[in-house]
Amino acid sequence: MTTEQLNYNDMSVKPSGMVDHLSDAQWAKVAPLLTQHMHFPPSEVISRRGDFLDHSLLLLDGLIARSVPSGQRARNTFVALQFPGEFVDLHAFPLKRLDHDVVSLADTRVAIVAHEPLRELLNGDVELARKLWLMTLVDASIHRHWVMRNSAMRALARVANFLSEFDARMSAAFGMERQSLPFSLRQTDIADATGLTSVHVSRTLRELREHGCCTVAGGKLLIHDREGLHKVGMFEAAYLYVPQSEMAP
Amino acid sequence: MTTEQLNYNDMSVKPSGMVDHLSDAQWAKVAPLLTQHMHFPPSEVISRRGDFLDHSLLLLDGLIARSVPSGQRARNTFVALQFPGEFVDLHAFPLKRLDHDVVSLADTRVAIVAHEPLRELLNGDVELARKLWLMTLVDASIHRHWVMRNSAMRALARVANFLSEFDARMSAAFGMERQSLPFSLRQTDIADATGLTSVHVSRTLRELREHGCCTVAGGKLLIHDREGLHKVGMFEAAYLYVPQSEMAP
DNA sequence: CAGCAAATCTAACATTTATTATGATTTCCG
DNA sequence: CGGAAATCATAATAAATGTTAGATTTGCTG
Repeated sequence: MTTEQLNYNDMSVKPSGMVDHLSDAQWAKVAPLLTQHMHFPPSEVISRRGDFLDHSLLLLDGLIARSVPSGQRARNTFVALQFPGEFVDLHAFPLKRLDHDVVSLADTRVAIVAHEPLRELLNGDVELARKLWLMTLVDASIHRHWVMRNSAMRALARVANFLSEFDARMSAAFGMERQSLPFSLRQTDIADATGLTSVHVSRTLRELREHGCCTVAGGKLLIHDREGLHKVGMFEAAYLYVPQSEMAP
Repeated sequence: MTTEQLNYNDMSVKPSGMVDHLSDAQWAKVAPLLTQHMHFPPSEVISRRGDFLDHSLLLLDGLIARSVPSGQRARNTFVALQFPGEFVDLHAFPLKRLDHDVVSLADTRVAIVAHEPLRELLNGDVELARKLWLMTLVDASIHRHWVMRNSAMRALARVANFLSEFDARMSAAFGMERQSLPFSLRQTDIADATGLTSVHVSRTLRELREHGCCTVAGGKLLIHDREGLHKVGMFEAAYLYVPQSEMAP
């Protein structure tokens, strides 16, 4: 873990991604709070379940999982993933106590937002407060989709849907769709996110490969047939509430 | 469905339950917005996925499910239940568009909160706004628990955990623990909430009965051994963020 | 109270997924 | 570059859960 007091690191440019729900003017108010950055290698526990937080994180780069101890299996369950341009644990601002671990799944950079100055800022800007509220509610919408996916979809559709979501959120973070995406998840991570075993994930990825949908290999996700992948995974992106500006030409 | 313009119906007494996160003074500000009530018989669709809402509901009595079309099976998946004293779809205030149906699962009474006056109220009361934000985040915490439960717990533990949650939230609504609870869910509803088939739910309930944990029958949930039920379901209530005042003597 | 519809229970069987084990690959690090 | 440790692939087997279908009970309505 590395900490930097970055004055030179310029946050004046709004990152792509979920944070794009904010207008430029709103971003200009938030950016000055983000002077301190941190860096984590993969598989580092950034915050722990039960912690009382006086700050939240904005993910700049990399990938983060929110993880809870699993019901019966030895491993963990991921209850959420966060992509660049998203707040990781903004819910800790009203809620204080964390109900899950926060874990890096790649080389990860975050900006820290202390709650105290954030409170001051939001006290004076009702609109901005409502936007941040909204952003935590998008997380909740995604939670609901995960409940449905892991409760009611079979392995093949489940993994296809998961990878479709990964693609869509990465696309939002990049500001464009890509045919090849950086993919730092191991098969055990996909297992933790989908509620399957890693053995079954392996089988399922092979199937998707053979269907000609996509290939996961060498730290990359290759999308061969996005439409086919969406079809197999019954994927519809509405629940992600991706901001408009994002996908504009 | 029945609508009532109730001036006489007195909302000055704060209901027990989640809404108890509000102080008495805060409740006194919210209550005047709740003049209109509605009543629904069981299995009525109150709001539809995709709807743009200009109001939210506070559940006064009964039980409500938030439901989405299921991945592959013919039936639906419940992504949340709401108990008396909880807001049903307060997230529609910032989010506007609904991503799930809202369905009654019992004889249900709700109070309507129009968004427009709510906005006015919250613009002038930052603390109250933050409390309502918090209440939507408790929902999100429960979503995360549902992801874990339906992804990583076996049927027996899953149903035990579900019933434990039902008991805990009903207790919050009543302001006390009970040995016998009104239980309007059918086995198919339990199936929709846990991601199992109703046949398997039937088997599982029998097991819980034989374990001496609890019995579901005749519209009642009988808790024979709460501690045992919690143990089988690995239930810990922290994720519910039940307000303190609730469980006081 | 009869009669109907819905809900529940049960059993036999099918399918999906988990478990265990082993070897092949890849990645990481000295 | 080489060796240890992850990671991934695959197969055989076991366990959990789904599916189908019919019998039974419950609850409601006339």
